Amino acid sequence: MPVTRHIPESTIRRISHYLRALEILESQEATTVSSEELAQRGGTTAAQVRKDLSHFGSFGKRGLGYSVAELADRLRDILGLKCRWRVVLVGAGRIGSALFEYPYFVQRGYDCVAVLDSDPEKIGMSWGPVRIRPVEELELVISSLKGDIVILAVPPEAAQDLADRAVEAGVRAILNFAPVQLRVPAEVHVTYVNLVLELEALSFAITQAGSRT
Amino acid sequence: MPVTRHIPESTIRRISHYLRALEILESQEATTVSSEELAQRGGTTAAQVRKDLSHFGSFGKRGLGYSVAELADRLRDILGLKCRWRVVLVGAGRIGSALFEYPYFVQRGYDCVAVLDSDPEKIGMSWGPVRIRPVEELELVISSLKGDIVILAVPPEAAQDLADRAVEAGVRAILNFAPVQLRVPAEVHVTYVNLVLELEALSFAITQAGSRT
DNA sequence: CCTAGATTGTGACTAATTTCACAAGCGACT
DNA sequence: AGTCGCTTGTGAAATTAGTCACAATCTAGG
Ligand SMILES: NC(=O)c1ccc[n+]([C@@H]2O[C@H](COP(=O)([O-])OP(=O)(O)OC[C@H]3O[C@@H](n4cnc5c(N)ncnc54)[C@H](O)[C@@H]3O)[C@@H](O)[C@H]2O)c1
Ligand SMILES: NC(=O)c1ccc[n+]([C@@H]2O[C@H](COP(=O)([O-])OP(=O)(O)OC[C@H]3O[C@@H](n4cnc5c(N)ncnc54)[C@H](O)[C@@H]3O)[C@@H](O)[C@H]2O)c1
Repeated sequence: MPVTRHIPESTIRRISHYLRALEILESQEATTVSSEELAQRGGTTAAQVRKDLSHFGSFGKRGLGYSVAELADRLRDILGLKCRWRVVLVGAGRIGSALFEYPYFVQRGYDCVAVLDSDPEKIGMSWGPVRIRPVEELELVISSLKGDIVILAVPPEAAQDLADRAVEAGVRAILNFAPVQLRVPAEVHVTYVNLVLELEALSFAITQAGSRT
Repeated sequence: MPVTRHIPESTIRRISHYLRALEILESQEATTVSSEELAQRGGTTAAQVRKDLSHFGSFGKRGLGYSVAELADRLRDILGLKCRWRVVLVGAGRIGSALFEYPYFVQRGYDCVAVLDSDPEKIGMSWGPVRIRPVEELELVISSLKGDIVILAVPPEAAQDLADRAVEAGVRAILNFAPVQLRVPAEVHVTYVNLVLELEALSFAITQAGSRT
């Protein structure tokens, strides 16, 4: 891999898409794929695919395309999917339980090592092999189970405080479902899932399209 | 509102954030706000806030800032939140039910007018006032209930087919939770929620940061 | 009425990202 | 070995997004 310069966020997103496309191709027992085909499946252009990949090295064979298995392997490496990640889930509500039961995360290397909540009715319940713990144990859980990633699926009022505590306990990555902007030190990475925002993007687009003259 | 040129997607996202910030300010009974303050709450810079707003007109008073109530009103207008949207939810599984029960959608103007599924065990069940219908009724529901937005919370294999049917029935906007890129005509708007992708962005970032020399 | 202090709106500049275009490289076939 | 068809990798060009700096303009207060 070449010297790691800054890689655009959008490139990473597309790399994820390419990997998913490659996995489908793998299951169909395709052995090679062209940038053109990857582009179609990933919803972009062939030139973009090649540019994205060129940030990390050159993995293809001219005249032939990319080896499906080899490229998939390289992309997993790039995305950090060669190891398993320990995820701590905070908030055992609707979103939390949907995530917990989603099998694809485990398949991709994300193991939910602990679930925490503040609701006395939920604490102590068992979700499969995992028992829901009181949220007071957050720091303990992160340090003792070596949590890498915290998922916040809690009400917006609670999110910042929990983020602070998680960061303090050493977590470097947070996935936040609460519709608030978290304030964290620069070395901590946060991604957001904000469903209302997605709907608003849609209603803006429809309104806009309709009112165009 | 000035002639509607192309507005960056990222501007729309930020506008959503500003609106959320303004609603919090409204509840705290603030009457005016500066671009600087909005920027802090929205996680961006003051210049960006002003640039974003300038795409749509000029809403502030120099020397004073923006009227909280007035700006919120204008942003709701821009985002198309002045009317109620009729949402058709396809897939009454884990994600579907979490969405259905989320009160903030209704508060923001998105009403779930129908829920559909293909599972005979689920069809006929009542979710509050809504009865789960067979997915065969998709076209009927969209046209008779005038659905504006379809949410796809179904397995990836089913998503493209359902999207095609929804588009055929006249839907102009789709929110897709299935991890596949949908192929739709250009006039149809699609947004994606892809949780695995968010986690992958995080594991990339952590891996990257660690290996930096 | 006039000045001081604050904050917007915007055009020029800078940075980032995407698209383009094509030389270079590979395999297959003769 | 030589040629042909195809596809990558990549610098350069074009486009798009974001930052900066400041004139314009508002309120408040004397
Ligand atoms: N449900 C949705 O469809 C949806 C959509 C968009 C955004 N969200 C956001 O996702 C977050 C979770 O939503 P949800 O629908 O799962 O909510 P929920 O109310 O179903 O679950 C929240 C859980 O967090 C727990 N909790 C509250 N305070 C806590 C604390 N301090 N520490 C630990 N746990 C705490 C609660 O006991 C509850 O179990 C919210 O911020 C919500 O705004 C949800
Ligand atoms: N649960 C998660 O945390 C999560 C995370 C990321 C992505 N997703 C994606 O979201 C989608 C939904 O996930 P889920 O966890 O809710 O799945 P789920 O299995 O709980 O629910 C899917 C629902 O869709 C229904 N369905 C299947 N085929 C259908 C069809 N042709 N027409 C109508 N309904 C049909 C099923 O009966 C089921 O009720 C999937 O594409 C999944 O990959 C889920």
